[in-house]
Amino acid sequence: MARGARHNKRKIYFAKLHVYTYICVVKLENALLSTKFSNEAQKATLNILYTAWWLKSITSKELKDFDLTHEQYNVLRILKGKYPDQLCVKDIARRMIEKSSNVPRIIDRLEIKKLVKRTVSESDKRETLITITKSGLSILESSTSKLNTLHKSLETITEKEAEQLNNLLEKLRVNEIE
Amino acid sequence: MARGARHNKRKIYFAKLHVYTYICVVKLENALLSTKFSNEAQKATLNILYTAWWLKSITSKELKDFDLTHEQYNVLRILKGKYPDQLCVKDIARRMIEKSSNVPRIIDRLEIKKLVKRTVSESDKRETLITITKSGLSILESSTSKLNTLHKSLETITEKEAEQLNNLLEKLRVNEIE
DNA sequence: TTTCAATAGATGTATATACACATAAAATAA
DNA sequence: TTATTTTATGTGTATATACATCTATTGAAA
Repeated sequence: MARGARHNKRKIYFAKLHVYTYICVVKLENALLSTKFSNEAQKATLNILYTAWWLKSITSKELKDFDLTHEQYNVLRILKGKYPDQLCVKDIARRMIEKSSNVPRIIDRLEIKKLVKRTVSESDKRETLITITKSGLSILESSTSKLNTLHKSLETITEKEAEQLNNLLEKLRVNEIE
Repeated sequence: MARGARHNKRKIYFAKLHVYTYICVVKLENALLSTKFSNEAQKATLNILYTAWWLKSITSKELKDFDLTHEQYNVLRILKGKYPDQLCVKDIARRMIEKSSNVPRIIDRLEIKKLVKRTVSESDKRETLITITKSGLSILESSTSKLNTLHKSLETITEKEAEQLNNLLEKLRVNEIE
């Protein structure tokens, strides 16, 4: 049991299951209804996957108010990082969290909503340069402000613990490629 | 920089970018080509999302040999956990890592490949009971054995560190629902 | 018992992922 | 210069996610 146990009983909503219920959710055992983990490292991989899903789902819920998906938001954020410079599709792809994201198609959706603009690069006509529009910047600002509020509520770990968490994740990824 | 820095220069393959190249990948800064994190906690959320993507992608690569997706594997694993008992769709859904997974459709694909069987529950005709077939058990066994080898290479952190990682992730999720 | 709400699962739609392949342009080799 | 390879992007397909809605069944209330 150990730490965290006192936080276990909480009200949660299973979107897919259409049910609000008080159950134990914080411990991974409760989230997955399983106690069979071969070791702590294997449990950690499941814990990372589950936590990532959880982070994405609470973030997406906020972004819904702005008619943005998590990935569309990510592209806008990347574009703003270099604004007013433009970025080509490949440069955006390199900065995406999920490297296999299909950036041209995410750009399609953003372009329809007039949040970004495509232009062909003059120096290299293969490249498509993407510009975030005023409208894009504006929606990014308000959605970011909303997300910042959410992220504050996530500061349940200290700066030092977060640093430790970052180090552990990076240590886990040491064998990123053999 | 701190720890892990010595591991930074590695050969990696960007699936989408069709390119093998030696670059620094272990530190999140290098993976996302960004150094602008407002604090360690915010960096940790990105780090979790990126690590989850990385874990899924290396796992999926192994599962491809067995014509299984990460999610199909997960369903088979859940079914084996209760074997020879059957599980209904809702019970599988509750055990999924990603709670919004559309289980009936994952079952569809597994059924086509004859790895699972559907039967209507006698006691409650709304329920569909899922059984893993001999073929499903066999493919699960060989794929699990392949994944175990992969997971061994992931044991770059000690048991104690993994435990610490689990505790930090669970502490982060304390505000799982307000 | 009849009615109505809740539940289980299937299905439809939009978006995203994962990956193959097509096309055009640029870079390099012959 | 011409031919070949590489690069950048777009597109096609299968699967998955996120979420809404439909149907059948169950269970509970009137």
